[in-house]
Amino acid sequence: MSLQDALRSSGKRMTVQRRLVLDAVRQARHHVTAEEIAKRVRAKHPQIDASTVYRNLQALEELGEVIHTHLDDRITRWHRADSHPHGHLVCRVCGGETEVRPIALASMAKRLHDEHGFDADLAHSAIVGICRQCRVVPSS
Amino acid sequence: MSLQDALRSSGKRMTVQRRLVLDAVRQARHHVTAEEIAKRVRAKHPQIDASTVYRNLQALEELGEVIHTHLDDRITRWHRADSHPHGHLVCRVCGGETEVRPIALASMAKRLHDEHGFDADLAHSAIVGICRQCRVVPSS
DNA sequence: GACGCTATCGCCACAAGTTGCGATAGGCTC
DNA sequence: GAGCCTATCGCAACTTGTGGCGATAGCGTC
Repeated sequence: MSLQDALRSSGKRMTVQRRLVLDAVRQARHHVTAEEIAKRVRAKHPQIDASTVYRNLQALEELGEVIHTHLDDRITRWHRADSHPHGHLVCRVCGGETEVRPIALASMAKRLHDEHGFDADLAHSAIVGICRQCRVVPSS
Repeated sequence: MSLQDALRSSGKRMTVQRRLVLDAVRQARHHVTAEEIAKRVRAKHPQIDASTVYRNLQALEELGEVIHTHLDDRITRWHRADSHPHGHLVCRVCGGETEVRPIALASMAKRLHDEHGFDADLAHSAIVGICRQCRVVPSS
């Protein structure tokens, strides 16, 4: 379904602001915060409010154009929906971030599906833990 | 290590406020929000500030007395550290919440450990997805 | 191109949580 | 128990994000 069709069938409209937010997310190489998107958008249209950016990110997610994920801080990250899917490992000690292929998460997803009938989206929130480098050395 | 020892070895102090926050978390049956803890604490000592509650929850987590988890809203939940560990499944459609035994998550944890040397804490953040009831019925 | 319906906008206030700062008070020593 | 060091406190400002409201502007129809 094209963006035009998605807009029409959901009763949404394409505004200047929405276009700018979508372009900003698409142009970003990796995950970006709403604040970074707002900054880009305001570079050309300084009067656009932060709430407009937040609402448009939500709307674009409903349209299937962008996706948000949570790392371990309180800040939501956004990326284009057509980028390759992946999970995140975040170390609670050093804050380091590693991407993992979805296949590494599939065994648990299958088990949750089989035991609970639950379709897990393991890319939505980062998996928090302790990375190899930060693990405490035994004894000493 | 006792609480006294933990306090001493980390250079922390036991204040009236810290005691009240700890008691409030311990008395709570399940996960509670910082706001709920603040409410309990203020019942007897109304002048205690919210920031004091937040800072004490952090301090008590460093001491190993309490633990925080994230469900899919922006609100952090706290519980005593010695309660039985478990993960959470949260449905992004209906918001329903299911507890899962850690064993159901172990296969993925093992794989992440073997492939990435990463010790995952799968109880820290809820696993978001779609529950059995909310899954879209095929065709219709 | 004008008209009307209503989605969306900018603005403001609020919610959850964090941070800086001067004042207070644990807890160690004497 | 007094004195000292500094962790912690209460307060206020700030951050990230949400929600209400009157004004504006897509977009479908004529």
